[in-house]
Amino acid sequence: MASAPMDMTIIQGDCIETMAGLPAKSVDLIFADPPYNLQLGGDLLRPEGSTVDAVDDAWDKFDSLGAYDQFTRAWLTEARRILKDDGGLWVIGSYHNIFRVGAALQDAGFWILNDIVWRKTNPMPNFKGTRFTNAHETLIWCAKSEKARYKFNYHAMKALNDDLQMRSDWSIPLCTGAEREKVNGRKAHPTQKPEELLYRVLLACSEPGDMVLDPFLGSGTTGAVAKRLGRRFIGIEREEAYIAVAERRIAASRQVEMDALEISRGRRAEARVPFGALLETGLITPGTPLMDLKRRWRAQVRADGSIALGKEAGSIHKIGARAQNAPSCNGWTFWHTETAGKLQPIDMLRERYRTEHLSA
Amino acid sequence: MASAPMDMTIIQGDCIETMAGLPAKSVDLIFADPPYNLQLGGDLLRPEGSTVDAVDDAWDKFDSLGAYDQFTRAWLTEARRILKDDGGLWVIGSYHNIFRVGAALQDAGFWILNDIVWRKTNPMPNFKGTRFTNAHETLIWCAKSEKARYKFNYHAMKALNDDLQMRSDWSIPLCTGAEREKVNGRKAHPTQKPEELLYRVLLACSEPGDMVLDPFLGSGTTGAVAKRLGRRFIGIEREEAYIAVAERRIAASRQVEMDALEISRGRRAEARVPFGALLETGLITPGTPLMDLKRRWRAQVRADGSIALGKEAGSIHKIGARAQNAPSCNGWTFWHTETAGKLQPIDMLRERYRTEHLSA
DNA sequence: ATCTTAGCTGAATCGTGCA
DNA sequence: TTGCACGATTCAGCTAAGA
Repeated sequence: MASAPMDMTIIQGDCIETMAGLPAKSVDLIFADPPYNLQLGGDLLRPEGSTVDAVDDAWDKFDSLGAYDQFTRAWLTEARRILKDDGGLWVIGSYHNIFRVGAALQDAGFWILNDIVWRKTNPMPNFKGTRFTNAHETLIWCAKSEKARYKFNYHAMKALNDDLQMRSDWSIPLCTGAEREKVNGRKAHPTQKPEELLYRVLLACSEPGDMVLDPFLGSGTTGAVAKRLGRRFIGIEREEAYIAVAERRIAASRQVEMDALEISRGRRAEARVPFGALLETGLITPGTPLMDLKRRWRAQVRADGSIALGKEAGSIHKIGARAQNAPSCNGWTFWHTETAGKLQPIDMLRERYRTEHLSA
Repeated sequence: MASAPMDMTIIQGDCIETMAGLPAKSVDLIFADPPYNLQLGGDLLRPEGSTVDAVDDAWDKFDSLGAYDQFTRAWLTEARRILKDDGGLWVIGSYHNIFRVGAALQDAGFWILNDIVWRKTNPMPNFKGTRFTNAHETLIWCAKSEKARYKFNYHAMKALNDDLQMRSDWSIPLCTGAEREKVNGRKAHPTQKPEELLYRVLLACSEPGDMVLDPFLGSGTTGAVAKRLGRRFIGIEREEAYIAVAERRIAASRQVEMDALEISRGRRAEARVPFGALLETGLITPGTPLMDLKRRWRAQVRADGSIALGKEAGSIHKIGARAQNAPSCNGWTFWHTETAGKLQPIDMLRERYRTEHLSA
């Protein structure tokens, strides 16, 4: 129950102006669900405030696309400014707008990491039978630049998917039933996103305590899931009516207990153990023979933690690579010791070292 | 240059120049598989040490995003000119290029009708564990303009999908095995598309006798399927080696009787539900204790869908097996939640997930 | 002949930390 | 900034060889 009210902020206002007031490099993750209906002339204002004015069809369409692009570039510019260098940006859209958004964020220097398909299990049919049932929406996940580092909880995603790598297509139902926010019995927001979708995004690309921003808050799904997962949150929304819904909803959301927020981390997060530490603690002794699983090569442990194979000596990794004539090798899993005729990877010894010497 | 029947033509040359020589409004359907501009780095190694056979061909290299955009605008301009007013344009791509292509074709006046996701049933994994498995490609289907009429064989698509409307996500395997064109035992083209994909496109958006154009012919999949379905065809390809493959392939393709259409793939088996989906939907919450029927073991659910038993964490199946010291375990029936003193297998929650979220 | 298993491969923007 | 050592990391389907 760590999340204090101060960690969950909703700001009423225009998303571009509001983001302009936030400090640079202060946000870990941005999830954006921008408007995509290009025909809503009233929704699309030129930066100087004038309304898009239709002249004839062709001109109007060009002008609408251009105005939408300008709007997209403007909010992406602010998003980029307030995003930390290792932060992530997610945008969701449909074929009406996602190609323009994707091109604009590439132009702005963002580096696409994946496009994700939200495959709706229960989409609305195409009633007229004139096209394919539009059964998905597209999300783009990107880092701040080509070389930028970014957060990705690979093992948590794998755990969430029954120990198979999480794919770029996600089958998730539409937000319906009890989860759908209602006002006077009618849906409170036309495009409320399912919490399952945001749960996956936030679990994949942020950690507890991170600052998450949603510049197009709407009914507040991102805020509700951020609170549930112990993330800090800022939501920006222009419409007072939506803010009322989101505030009520986020207030009702409950953070899960902190120790349940633990996720699978994988070996990269574990303390590094030099092979030599096994010798220093007597878990392995100089002179011990090492061999690969098929006993094709046989090396010998030396007192300084190097191993010798024929005339060559070096680290468990280097000699493993040399033996196979491979560019690299994980010596921990390649080399084995033999006990009573059974082979055991030296990684088991590293495991023992960690529990016996590093646990406390 | 031309292959057997007069209406199957392959032209060697640059696609823009060649299209410029074709008459205006002469083509019913264009299927384009342009270079993706992948921008790959160095070699990529699989975990076991082998190297991924990457697309490193010169034809996929562009100096900049701007150069790629210019190329895209140029071929789209010619495509637009030679397309009949009620013709259709399909383009396939990945996140590397598809957003630029989509924006460019909207700018050129094309009207997007659907974006289609080719969901690969057997994609290459992400070997380094750095991103989501890139498991799909995207196709854009558009008409010549907003008001243009276009061809769509709605009932053929519905029949192909067990009398359900064809959706915008198509599950189709990669082109492998006997279908994959080989030269000297090696793949003839790095990006050969599966015939199932083109079959669906051509069946949906053209009729027998229509003129189909593929400006980036490659190994000739579009031509082979066009012939099979009794469509006329023009393919354009720059590389002589690919033309040789495509000519041989198209020559071997046989037109089918139109009533002998390939049977549609049945609906997939009952959807697999990852344990993590229960968390995403709130059917179970992080921190919930799980126990076996005899309450001998007690584990705790974590936010990523793994469960923790003592110091160990992993999938419901793995931890169930570990607890009993068994080689395997069905976690769905082994683990239970407790409500008012009564134990209930988590399989009941999976059942609820299926009825509440996957039924429609 | 039939079953099992090892091996290979597919449009891929595929690492981190310290000296 | 660059260089180098450490050592993390894979799914489905087909094919050919072995049992």
